[in-house]
Amino acid sequence: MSKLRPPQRRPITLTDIARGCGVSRATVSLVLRESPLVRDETRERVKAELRRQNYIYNRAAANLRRQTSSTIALVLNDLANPFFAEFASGVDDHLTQAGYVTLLGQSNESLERERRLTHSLLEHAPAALILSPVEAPEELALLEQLSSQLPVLLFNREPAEVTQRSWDLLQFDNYRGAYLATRHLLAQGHRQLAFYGGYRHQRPHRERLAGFTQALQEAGLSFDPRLCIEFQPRRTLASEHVQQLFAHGLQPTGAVCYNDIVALGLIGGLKSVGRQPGVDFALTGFDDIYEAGICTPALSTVQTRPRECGRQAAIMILERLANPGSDPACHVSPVEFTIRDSSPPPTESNHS
Amino acid sequence: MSKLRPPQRRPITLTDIARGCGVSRATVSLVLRESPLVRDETRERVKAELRRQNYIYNRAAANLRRQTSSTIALVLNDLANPFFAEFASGVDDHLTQAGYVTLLGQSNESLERERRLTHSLLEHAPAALILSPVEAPEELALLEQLSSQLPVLLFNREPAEVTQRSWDLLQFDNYRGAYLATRHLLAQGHRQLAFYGGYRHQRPHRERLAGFTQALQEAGLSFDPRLCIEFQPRRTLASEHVQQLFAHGLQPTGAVCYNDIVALGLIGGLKSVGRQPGVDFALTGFDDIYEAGICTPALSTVQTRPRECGRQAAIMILERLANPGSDPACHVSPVEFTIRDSSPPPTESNHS
DNA sequence: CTGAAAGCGCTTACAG
DNA sequence: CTGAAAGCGCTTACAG
Repeated sequence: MSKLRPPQRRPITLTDIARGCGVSRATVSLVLRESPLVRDETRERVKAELRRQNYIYNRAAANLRRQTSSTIALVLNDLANPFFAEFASGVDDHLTQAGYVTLLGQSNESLERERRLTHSLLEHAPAALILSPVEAPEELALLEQLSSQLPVLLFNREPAEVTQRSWDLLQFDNYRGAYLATRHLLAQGHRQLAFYGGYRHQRPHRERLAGFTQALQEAGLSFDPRLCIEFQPRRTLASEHVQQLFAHGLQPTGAVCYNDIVALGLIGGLKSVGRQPGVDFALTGFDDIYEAGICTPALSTVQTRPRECGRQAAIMILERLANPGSDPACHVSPVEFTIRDSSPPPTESNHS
Repeated sequence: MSKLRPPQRRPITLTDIARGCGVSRATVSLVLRESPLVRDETRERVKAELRRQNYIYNRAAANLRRQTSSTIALVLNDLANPFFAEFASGVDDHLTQAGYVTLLGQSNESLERERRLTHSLLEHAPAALILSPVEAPEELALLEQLSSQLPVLLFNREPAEVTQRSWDLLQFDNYRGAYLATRHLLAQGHRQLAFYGGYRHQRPHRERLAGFTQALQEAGLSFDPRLCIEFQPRRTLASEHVQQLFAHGLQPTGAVCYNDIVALGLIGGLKSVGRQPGVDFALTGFDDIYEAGICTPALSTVQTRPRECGRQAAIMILERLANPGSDPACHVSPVEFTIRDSSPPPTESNHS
């Protein structure tokens, strides 16, 4: 068999071009950077030689010399999740347009992977990091370390309690999302509602809970803390905590769930306690992941427009690079509520 | 307002570490690279200093000096498409594991964007390029140029006619996929089937068409070239070409579509000619994109497992880097056919 | 307007 | 076992 690939030839450098048209490397560099210092005739000769030799600029070398960077690192939980994929697509589109290249990484919800990954990405000297952090208590320490090394934009989640942020933050209008979801259920006539999933020490949880209680209050209802069921927002845990909804002799007829994953877990779990989701129990989600639209019953949920959010993230991080000294930014992305008719009115249950 | 961010301090370099513990830069470098040349006591002193100063290795500088690369470029049509997102996820997982970082880019089905993007990515000196090329005749020239600069792995599509490939190729078992789809429709009793969408000059099209005709032949049927309708595989075009199915007085009762997008377009278009997809017209897709499972009627289609495919792509490209001189590889990813009950038996139509 | 020289952060023969 | 020196491909004052 013949070897088709040409021997991996040494890449063409500035020196080759300079030699090729009898000028110095400095002059070629000036031509590349469109400097007005070079005479027209010389510029054309150099440009012709660049084309002739099929020159490729070595931006890594240039970045090293100039102490600049043309890459931005993007670390997400899981690219196969359409929510993050759309976000990544928006980020990358905008960064490309601005002349940056995206360094990609997936943490798969593992703090250890996130740690290794960010470390490995930092070795490539990105100008900044866009990170959707893992939910773990130790996350905070990692974040503080990272944000001391380069500008960091946090997307979607902020771990634990922070007083003095040193990173930018892009999150959804959690308050309004939960408020809208709660109003939806209240409009169906529900009087006894739970807030299901997540931990109160997380900022998004607190904000969603605030929207929930506000809607209750406006409806003349008071918030019963026993109906705020806290657990890590995972699908299996959401199934397993279903009994707590009906503990203390309480009979909620619906739940505002922390997010879609939790709602989907709850849909599964309700059956085990003899409830039929969408028939005698109403619930809402948050995120509008694909599954929310296609599960049975379909899930009414809060829509987050991840792609636009990605563009926004890119805009924010470029802003930060242009303006390194300014105060940490916190952008709240708007949300909408999508009704999918999975929220039945309350049934005077035969469970009581 | 106080400026919280500490002044963007100069990154720590080898020189700082060397100075910090009274050795030369060379020694620090040797420690970093786990060389056995360094005395244990010295190694520990250096390691402590590395930790103390929170040193971050500058891999770009090292790559420059060593003439190596630790990045691989990945260019896809659209990351928001779950098919590509899952593929990207598989690629990135495996590359990360192997110590590489993924440089990401989206061509959005535009040759011009693909050209600009690959050029910009090459400036970052990736070790190789994984590319899902745009469908355009001029693509071939770009590809030949790219593959003369670095190892290229083509995913999913190969443009036009090529005799001597200089890139690796990863594609699906197009022949078998189309064969299975056709057999499915034949088993329902269809005798007059069309092959719908794509261009015959594309390799995947030819292979799928071959699977189609093979299945027909095995069923004792002959292929009617008038029922091979060619057009660029886009949703709108698939809607618009629907009349051609019934031209020449032909009355096909089903169609094997080039891919899911085409099938979805056809589902839309059939209504305009008084046919009801899934009722009096049967069709199959190729790819198993999300929409195929949730559209109405649900689409029976060929499943491609994009995530596993992504891992395979990463494996192939690392193989290529380890073995630059070997002949171009061509890997065919297996497929399965997913029946979703959208393929009615033929109705003796009242159209004839 | 052009060239010689120094330097970005690293690595790697080569002396000692 | 450790250090001085050269060099990866680029940029940028500084002379001329």
